[in-house]
Amino acid sequence: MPPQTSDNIAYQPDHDHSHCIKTALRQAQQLCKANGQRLTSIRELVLKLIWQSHKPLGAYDLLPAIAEAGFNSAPPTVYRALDFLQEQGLVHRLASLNAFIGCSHPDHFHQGYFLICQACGTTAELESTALQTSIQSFAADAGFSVEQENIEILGRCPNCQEAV
Amino acid sequence: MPPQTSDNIAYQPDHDHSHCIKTALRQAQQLCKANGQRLTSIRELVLKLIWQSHKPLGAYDLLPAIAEAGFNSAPPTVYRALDFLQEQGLVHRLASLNAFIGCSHPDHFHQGYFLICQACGTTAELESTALQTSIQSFAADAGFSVEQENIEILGRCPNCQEAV
DNA sequence: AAACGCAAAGTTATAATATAACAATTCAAA
DNA sequence: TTTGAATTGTTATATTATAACTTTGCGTTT
Repeated sequence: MPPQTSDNIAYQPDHDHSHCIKTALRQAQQLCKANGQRLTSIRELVLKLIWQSHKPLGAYDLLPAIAEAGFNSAPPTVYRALDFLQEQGLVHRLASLNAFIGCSHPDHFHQGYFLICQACGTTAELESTALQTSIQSFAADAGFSVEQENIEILGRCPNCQEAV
Repeated sequence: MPPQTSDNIAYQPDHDHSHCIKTALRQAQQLCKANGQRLTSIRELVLKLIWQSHKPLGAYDLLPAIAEAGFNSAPPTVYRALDFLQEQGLVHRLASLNAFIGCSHPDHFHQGYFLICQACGTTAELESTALQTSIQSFAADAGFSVEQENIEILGRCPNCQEAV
């Protein structure tokens, strides 16, 4: 099995994903506590559901599981939880997919750069100071001051290139 | 008046925008002719409407003007025209805004990199080989092969920084 | 422990964006 | 001038997201 890093783990089909989820939930609890925010049961459930997939999930994909868990499952329920989780930096929204994915590095503020596989849907969030620098200088050349970066790259992940 | 380039012209409030529109329509006609595609009157109208704004427009924003011009103005009409124009590389869709903008460089295939001002809405499409290289190497490091880049940077344009 | 106040969740309705499916029309080529 | 394919018209509906108001639950203050 190839080495796993936080950057390529999404591409390792046989990694221990229950471990990913547990880690994400533990980090979320710590982070919310530190920030005086309440990770309520709905919010925690939504975060868990999102983490159970390496593919981004739409808001409406989550509703059945929320209903099954005994919560109200009208759209505002899930959108509120998602809004909260985004504010805390625990999930990201992918505009090109209208979908959400768990943040891989919730411990610090950052811009997520996303690699979205059009074959299998698997999406990896990576950080890159080189790319960030490049974007900043690109914007600076135009006299533009950056507040938010929406970087979504679509193509084929390592696994799905082989499978052609 | 500062110098105008195709890259910063969107930020020049007093440029001759009717000239931009005319140029865009002429280019579109040539390009469609060259590719054996039909720039029908609806398609041309939609392109013109989009070019009349330096801010991205939603599909539904276009419907009233389409109705006024005497065409059927149900959603499929405008989405079909937009799909065609996107296929021809004449307009781009901005996923983070659910909106469309005229392509500044329709004469050749390229990835558009967008600077979206959150204050005034003005959006500039720029090209950058440096940024493209940076993105390619970012993806390559992850073993990912790029098919499409969705690069939308939000912040403040030069005009709106001054106006704080 | 009781009362208060606010954040969170429940609920109903609807807005905003986008597409499916089929019919009618138009255009260009044979 | 027929014919076939592309385009447009039309109706209906899917998908994504939010508004607005009510009720509940939780932590704090008394």
